[in-house]
Amino acid sequence: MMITLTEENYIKAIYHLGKLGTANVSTNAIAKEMETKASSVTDMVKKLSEKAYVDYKKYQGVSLTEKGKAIAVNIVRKHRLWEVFLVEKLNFLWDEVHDVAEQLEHIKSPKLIDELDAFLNFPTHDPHGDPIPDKDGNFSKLDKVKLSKVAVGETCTCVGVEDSSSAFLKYLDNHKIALGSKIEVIAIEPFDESVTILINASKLNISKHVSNNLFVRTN
Amino acid sequence: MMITLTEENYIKAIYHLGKLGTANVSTNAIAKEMETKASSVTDMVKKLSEKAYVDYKKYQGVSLTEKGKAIAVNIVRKHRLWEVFLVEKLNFLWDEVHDVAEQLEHIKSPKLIDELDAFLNFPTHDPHGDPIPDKDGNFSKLDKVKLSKVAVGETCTCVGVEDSSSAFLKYLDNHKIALGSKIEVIAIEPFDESVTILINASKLNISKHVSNNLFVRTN
DNA sequence: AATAATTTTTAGATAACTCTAAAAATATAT
DNA sequence: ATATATTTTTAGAGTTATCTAAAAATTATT
Ligand SMILES: [Mn+2]
Ligand SMILES: [Mn+2]
Ligand SMILES: [Mn+2]
Ligand SMILES: [Mn+2]
Repeated sequence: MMITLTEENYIKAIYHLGKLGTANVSTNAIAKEMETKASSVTDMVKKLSEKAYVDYKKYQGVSLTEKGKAIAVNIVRKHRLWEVFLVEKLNFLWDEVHDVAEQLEHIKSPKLIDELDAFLNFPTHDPHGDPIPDKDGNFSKLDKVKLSKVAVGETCTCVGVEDSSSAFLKYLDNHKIALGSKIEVIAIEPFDESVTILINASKLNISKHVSNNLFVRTN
Repeated sequence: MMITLTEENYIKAIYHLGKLGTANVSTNAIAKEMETKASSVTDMVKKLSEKAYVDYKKYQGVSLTEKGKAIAVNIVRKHRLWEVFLVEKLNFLWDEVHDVAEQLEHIKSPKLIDELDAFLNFPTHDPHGDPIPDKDGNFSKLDKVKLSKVAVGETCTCVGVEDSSSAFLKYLDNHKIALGSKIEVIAIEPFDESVTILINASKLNISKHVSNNLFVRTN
């Protein structure tokens, strides 16, 4: 009847994995994402199917039903709003919020999340640049592109990260690259595809990995 | 090794029950408080004893160890700080906060609760007038007394509630009785011990039950 | 002090979630 | 197409927390 914390985490994992492609989400992919065993996933997926959160046929992987998707989007909404709260109000750094948000996203209160949303002035994006769905589950579209796709000579604004690992975020901090930073692409090294950029009025060379994990909006 | 949510709830229940008297807390009392069965309590109490959160001897009830008490006080701290947050920042009424705080009190983050404390300006009391322990577990003392103990002619300030049920709190709201309200005791009816008070510049008669569940500070 | 009533503990089961190891199905390679 | 490799599912078992029913201990009553 009532949805458990574990079920919510599975639904969220299936949601995120489902966005990566068009095919059904495989048992192994879920197992990897959840750091659990494939046999455990099979058991849970059967239960989620019984509860109509996913469509499942043996050996064919799963996909979220509308009911399941609505739950996933609401969890994502809560996760990202809490991340904003932690950074904006409680002095957390953007690499410190994820684990706490993982817990807070499961708090159940009809009123809490909408009041939090209002308290934060209805933010559209979280500290990593990821969009926050509104009450009805609608995402604000923002056409962002990877910095690695920006041509030499173009100017752009940093709006998000693909990789939100602490290691990557700390690298960005150390080099004063933040959401909102203006970046001009000066040169792309043909050899290793590293990119020389102009940021904060100084030149910086970043690796392909970095340029490939930074989202920007071209002006 | 790690403490579970259920263990935390048992420890908190034992803490609250332990404050009511000097004797050990009985299995049945815990069962009633937790809305569970005595046999379940016995099982859990054994586990808590193994983990050194409580002292327990068969048939003799339990009491918290120092380790257990520290955990209980920290949960109380979190519960009450979250209640302040909900009322002060998210427009919750004082009768709406308890269930959400019951969930939020289990969020584990070294940084979160201390930042929240600072964000709220280190409040000493929650929306029901209950004291909030500081980081080190120390409670701010406030000598409050039940309104039913105040003599005729005396003036006092409402500082807390004994009963924090939604029904009682809504009654207080309806009669404009809030924390901080100035109250003068006009008369005590010998027959039913109802009390006539002067509050907000008008007279009001309240039952013994009400006067017995309102804490005041005499000026 | 013996009996009755109450409280507490044990015994045995169940539900949710997990695991390892083995079997079955599917996908890949020859 | 057949054999091989990989993926997925099943079978069986362990853990945590719960329950009912029965046994044991404690407390209250006569
Ligand atoms: Mn996150
Ligand atoms: Mn994020
Ligand atoms: Mn409360
Ligand atoms: Mn309270």
